[in-house]
Amino acid sequence: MPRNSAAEARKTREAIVARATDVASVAGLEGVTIGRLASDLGMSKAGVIGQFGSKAELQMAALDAASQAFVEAVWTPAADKAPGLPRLLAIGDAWVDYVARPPYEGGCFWTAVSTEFDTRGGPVHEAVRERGQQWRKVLRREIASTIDAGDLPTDLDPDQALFEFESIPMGLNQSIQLYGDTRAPARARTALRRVLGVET
Amino acid sequence: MPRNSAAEARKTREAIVARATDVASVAGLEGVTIGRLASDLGMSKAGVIGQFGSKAELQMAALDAASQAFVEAVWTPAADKAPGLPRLLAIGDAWVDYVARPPYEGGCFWTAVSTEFDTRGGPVHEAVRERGQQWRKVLRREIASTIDAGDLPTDLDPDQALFEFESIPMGLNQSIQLYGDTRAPARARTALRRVLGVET
DNA sequence: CCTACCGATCGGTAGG
DNA sequence: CCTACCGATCGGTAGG
Repeated sequence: MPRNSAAEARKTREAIVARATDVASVAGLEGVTIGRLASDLGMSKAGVIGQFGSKAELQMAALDAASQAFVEAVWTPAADKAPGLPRLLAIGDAWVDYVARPPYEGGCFWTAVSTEFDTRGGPVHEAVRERGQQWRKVLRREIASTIDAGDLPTDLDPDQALFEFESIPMGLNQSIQLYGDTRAPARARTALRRVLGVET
Repeated sequence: MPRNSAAEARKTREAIVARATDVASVAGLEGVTIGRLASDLGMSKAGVIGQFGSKAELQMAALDAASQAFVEAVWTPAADKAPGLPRLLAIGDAWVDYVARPPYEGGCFWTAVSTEFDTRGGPVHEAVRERGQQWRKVLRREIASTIDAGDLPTDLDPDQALFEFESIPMGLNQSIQLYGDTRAPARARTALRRVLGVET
């Protein structure tokens, strides 16, 4: 039984998850080890794992937290905009900002984790896949309603645009993290507009 | 001293490296463990690590092998083509084929390893970065000479085109490996042509 | 949330 | 390229 109150336990849990997302952005979700979190946080291993039960549950909690932070940073600000091109570009630009100035040590959490788990089985793989597909559906809907609004070329294929749109933040993350290319964010913004067939 | 001849030692080394690249495509280069390779290959751990000296050297050897295989699959066939658009499109299409039907269990080795090591220090990070930059230079040169040949719109910015061109195989790998999207290769081919401003 | 502990596996080495 | 071994760390548990 914990000696701390429920409120203190929740704060501890949040600190563990915050550290886990940071470590995962650098070393991947498999690189998040209970011993390392314990050492980083000045806790015992039993204290770290106690609230989660298993490493897989801790990984899921980190994935949940990072997904929520992503949506808040990229989708929530755009939700205020009018549906159509203004909202779609707001999403794209916020996404570029998020990848260019990520809240984690190792850059975009999602890029790190989605490539890490793309070909592995198990519950974390399924969770990553589901989160990604949810986001894809959101983007697909925004692109389709932008076409409906008459804001995009009528011959634009929404699935083709979605494929290209999604690829850009991945290329951006590599340009920044691997090559340190400071001009990449501007190129990504230009690329998003080219994909949509709108003027820069 | 090994009991085997030099030729046998070389064959053993090749088998170790081949298994290592396969494992790395799924579990990353850190997921390549000496014990697992030994078990997969029916060898002792000392036998696996003996020819390399350290895990980092084994990782480097796997990286070298995968880089060589990539160049042979993507660049070598295109080298026969005329410089300009035919060669550039041959590179792009071979790249799409390579990502769509990769010779490794876990899909594109490069995508897995470059995101794994993008924000870590150390010799493997440096090697990944150098290999990537070499390939970028090759692509940059092909794009520039295609513009010089008059095969592309004169207002095309080669660095912008390079950024977009490179992003596509990354998006393709995710669409295939994470989402199992069988229409993604065709979309990637279309995207490469759109990036270059040529008709489909 | 701690101490103390478990079996398994990690990278690597000595010696043949 | 093998056996036998090293200290360190892994995820996790018992008991408080």
